[in-house]
Amino acid sequence: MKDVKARTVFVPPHRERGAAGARIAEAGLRPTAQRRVVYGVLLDHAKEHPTADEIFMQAKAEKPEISMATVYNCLDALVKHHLVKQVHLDRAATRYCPNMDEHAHFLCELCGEVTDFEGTAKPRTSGFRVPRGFQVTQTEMNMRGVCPACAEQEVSR
Amino acid sequence: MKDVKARTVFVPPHRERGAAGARIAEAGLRPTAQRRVVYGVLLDHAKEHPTADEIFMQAKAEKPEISMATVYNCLDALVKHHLVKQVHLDRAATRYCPNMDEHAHFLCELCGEVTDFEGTAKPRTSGFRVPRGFQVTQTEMNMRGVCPACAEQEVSR
DNA sequence: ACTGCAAATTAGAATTGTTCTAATTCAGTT
DNA sequence: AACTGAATTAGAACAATTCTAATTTGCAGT
Repeated sequence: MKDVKARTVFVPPHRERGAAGARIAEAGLRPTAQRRVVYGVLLDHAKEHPTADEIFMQAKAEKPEISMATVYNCLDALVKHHLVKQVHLDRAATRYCPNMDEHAHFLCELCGEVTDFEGTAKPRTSGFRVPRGFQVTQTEMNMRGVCPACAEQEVSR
Repeated sequence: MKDVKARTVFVPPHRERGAAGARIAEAGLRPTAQRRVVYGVLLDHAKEHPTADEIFMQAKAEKPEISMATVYNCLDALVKHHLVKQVHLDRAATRYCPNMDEHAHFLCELCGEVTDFEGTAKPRTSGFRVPRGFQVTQTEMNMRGVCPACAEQEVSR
């Protein structure tokens, strides 16, 4: 074990984004530094369903030269290759979600928090009639209402 | 039958928007001229799921003084009173839909056409687990893929 | 390692969609 | 007819996204 160049030196995770890079390559995309950072940020903040702008700020902290256009380009590439979902909850900015398991999004109309609901949204099983000839490739289920925390506050007012 | 002032003269539908006005009033909103026009336009073009801008242009043809701000105000009021649904299919402008029956929206990724799919999206029956404590007031189901017309063109290429 | 080329990235401008502001008008009372 | 809060207006402001043209990068083939 001597004389081997230290090829596997410790690199802080945010300098590396190995997992993100591997997944990007698997999906058939060139795993560029920017794409790794963008996807990595998204994986780190999956619960928050960040907007393009929020992702940009995080990515910038890690790679200061990155530009907004690149963030959009990367996100679009990731979406096209099914690594990321766009979530459209209201008229505000689009949010992004790296959880590709079947799930619904819930928006609390009072506090604005977004929560994932588990479940299957297979069009045919979800109570919707898909007419003959339509090829459904993606499904998005969004709900709105009041989350438990806000519901409680409402009562005590 | 003589001497009765002609109270029920013929008025072209776009001057009247009676049906729209009645529904607006029923919903507990002041049925102003602008709201009647906006809702009327939407009812006339339900299939097209028009954007705020498209509604504005139609409304303007009927009532030239109307402003964009009013179109947005009216749409927001109609949405809040459950006469109209917002539809968020992609990053482009929000679309509006006066069909309040349970249904899903399908966006063809090739031609951009929006189609309604019938069905029920009752959260509990649609395969999603709504955690205890969440109050769901609205549900939106969006699908994307290829419509029959575009699928056919694809084949012949 | 070196070259060439397509793909990706950049900064910043441009465009589009939506919201805000302050002044005016309107609808429904009193 | 006057009052009052709600609705409407034009246009400016703001935010989100896309475009453009110049540069850099990643990778395939020497």
